[in-house]
Amino acid sequence: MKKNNKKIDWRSICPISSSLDVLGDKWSLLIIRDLIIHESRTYSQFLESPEQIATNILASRLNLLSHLKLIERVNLKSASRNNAYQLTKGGEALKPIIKSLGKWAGEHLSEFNPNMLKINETL
Amino acid sequence: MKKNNKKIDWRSICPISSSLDVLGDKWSLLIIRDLIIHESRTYSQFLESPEQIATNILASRLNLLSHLKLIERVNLKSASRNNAYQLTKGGEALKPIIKSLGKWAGEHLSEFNPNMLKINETL
DNA sequence: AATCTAACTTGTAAAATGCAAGTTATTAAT
DNA sequence: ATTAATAACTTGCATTTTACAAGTTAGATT
Repeated sequence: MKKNNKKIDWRSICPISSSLDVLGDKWSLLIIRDLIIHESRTYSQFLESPEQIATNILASRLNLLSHLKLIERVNLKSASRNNAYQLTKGGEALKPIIKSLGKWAGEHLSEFNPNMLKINETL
Repeated sequence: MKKNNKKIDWRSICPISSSLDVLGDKWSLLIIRDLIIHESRTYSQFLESPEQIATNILASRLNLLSHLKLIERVNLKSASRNNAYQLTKGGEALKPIIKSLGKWAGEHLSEFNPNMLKINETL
């Protein structure tokens, strides 16, 4: 039997806190970012991103994001090989938030990460 | 000599990734949230929030956020006792992003955290 | 001057992450 | 049809981060 370990620890009834209960880590929003930029991505394409996520972390995050219905397979019925992921409506709704985060970073973190690219408002 | 361990590991030149390099965890944005709601907070007031952050984590996050100039002491010159923290301009700039996150959670996570409060657009 | 307590720090256990290697099931090649 | 190649994971273990309890310190209060 496949392990489907998706019990989420909700720390409070606060929606901001709840958003961080699921997205508050260094990788989940980068997966969403890749799907914003590329529309769809396979497991091995995610591994090509410059931040170099570990394979086990990628697999567990893809699972969690799928369970939360923020991403889904392009081909809902077929096998996983060459079956890329894409954003659902819920995932798409994160687009403006992630773009704002990028804009914010360009405006307030370049002092600390001088190599960082500046982003325009439309990504 | 006080340990001032603030070397940040920038994983890439991507601004979205860079924002997560500093804010991508379960606690940093909750500290910002508390300062959005209350204007200013002392160390022990942060500990009263329902999510129950550990004291060592709180101290290290307050340090990092101060170093990044996202928060500062209300009294820049006086000692730390009863000297609350508040948002800087850079921290204030996160307000709309955090509000959007709360709104997003209310719309897309209530299925998974049924106790979660719905938030109105103006927090 | 003595006491109190807010603001931390420290030590250690538990959990999450990172890394290398291994497994499995499609797809492609012969 | 059989074999080979490889995408999509999984596993085991080392390292790092987080969590919890307890201790320390210096400025405020009595």
